[in-house]
Amino acid sequence: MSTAQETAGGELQPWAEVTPDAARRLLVAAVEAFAERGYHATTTRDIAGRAGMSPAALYIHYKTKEELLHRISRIGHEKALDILRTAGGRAGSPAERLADAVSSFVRWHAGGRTTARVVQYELDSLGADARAEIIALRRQVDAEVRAIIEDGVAAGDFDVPDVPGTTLAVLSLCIDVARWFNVDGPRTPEMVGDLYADLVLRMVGADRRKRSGADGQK
Amino acid sequence: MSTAQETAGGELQPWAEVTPDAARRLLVAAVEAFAERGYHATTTRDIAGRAGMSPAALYIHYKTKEELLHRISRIGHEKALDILRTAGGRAGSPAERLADAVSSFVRWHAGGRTTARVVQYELDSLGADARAEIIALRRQVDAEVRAIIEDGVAAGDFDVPDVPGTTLAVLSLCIDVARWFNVDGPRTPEMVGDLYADLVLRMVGADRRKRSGADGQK
DNA sequence: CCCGATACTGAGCGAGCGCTTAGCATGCCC
DNA sequence: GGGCATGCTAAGCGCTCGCTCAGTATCGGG
Repeated sequence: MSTAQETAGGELQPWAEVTPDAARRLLVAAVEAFAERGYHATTTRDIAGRAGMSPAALYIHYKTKEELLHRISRIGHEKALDILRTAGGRAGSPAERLADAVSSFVRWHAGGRTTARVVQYELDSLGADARAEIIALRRQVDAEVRAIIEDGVAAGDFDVPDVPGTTLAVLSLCIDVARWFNVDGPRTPEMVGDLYADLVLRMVGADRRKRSGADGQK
Repeated sequence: MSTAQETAGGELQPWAEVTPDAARRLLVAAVEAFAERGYHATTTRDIAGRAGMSPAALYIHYKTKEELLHRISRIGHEKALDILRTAGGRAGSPAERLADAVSSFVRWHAGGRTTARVVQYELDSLGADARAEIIALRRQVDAEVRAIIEDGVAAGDFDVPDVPGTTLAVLSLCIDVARWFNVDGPRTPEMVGDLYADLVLRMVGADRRKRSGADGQK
């Protein structure tokens, strides 16, 4: 009970950077509550209660309820961007890099569905300034995926008539995993990641031989 | 001002079945408000105000705020199902029917983004009974798309290793259009519909000749 | 010309919201 | 061991929420 390595939902904690301990517990509680009920339907009393504290304790570590959402959203987007950059920057053919990027991005959305849901679907609840900051991060996410697709087109490996549109569709497909993925369902995050990597390679017209060789990593 | 054929957002009104007139005005106002701010962040005073009425007027036509969301969600899902059934039931090859279904489904999500947003993303705000009813409608939507894909596999036109997973991905891709589509953006609903029909045919492995012949309808 | 039904409004109730404040325990420096 | 940040709680403020209710304007039927 003292070492909180997992949430009640059972997912790994990427919140180690949040200190002190009480601030992290509040933030993790907020992620769970926002994911379950949505930002506006979550009360500060609920967040504090999940963290085992009184409602007033929240305001020692955060100025407002919105600051909690802002922090969650920024850290989450930075993590998502990091995942894509790592995959996109690795050696290998464009098809391998795209498959790697998609499968790890999808695994993050499925496995950390609680976090991903808040990050991807509560953006509108932020105020104008915070939203602008997050939108800038999203543009970097988009650029990362587009760069891989453009590499594949330039190398002649992909057949993509509309690169911006296809980039949008690929990201949309991955992000929406956070909406429908069910931890108790029949699919593991790894299975969805592999399935989606294959579907995306088909979308960009990577030929069959390249495709079957690219989705073999863990 | 008396004949309300369009909302403030400019989309066509599929709400003709809602009577009397005051009840429809309230429902249209609720759709706009829910789409802009979300269900929980919308107040009954806001809905009534948009419809040009006092807060109390809402409760003459609807028992609760939730009943409004329920009605919107049911009518919306029935419309979405109707679109898919029409496309899926037409004559033609599986590839043509799938392209037709996807492009019209996507056009509905993009063009009627206001409505589609509420229908697809406010499901969790419904109570248990209402949610169960809507989920049953969603299963019918899923079955409709899966049937077309199974037809294509049976006919040897499609190459789909995981039919349920691919069905899920195709629907997810279409539904998420309601989240990102921007009326002021560079793409019309028709353009997105055509792009997505092509991408989905690639996902199911319809061969190139069939693909280029299937997305030529309006 | 009055009647009841219908559609609506103005005022406001009880509840719960985000957030504040006064005060209490703890631990560290001197 | 006294002084004082630090981190927390109990209580509650001001406000807005979903919703209610008594009262009013309108109108078709007898």
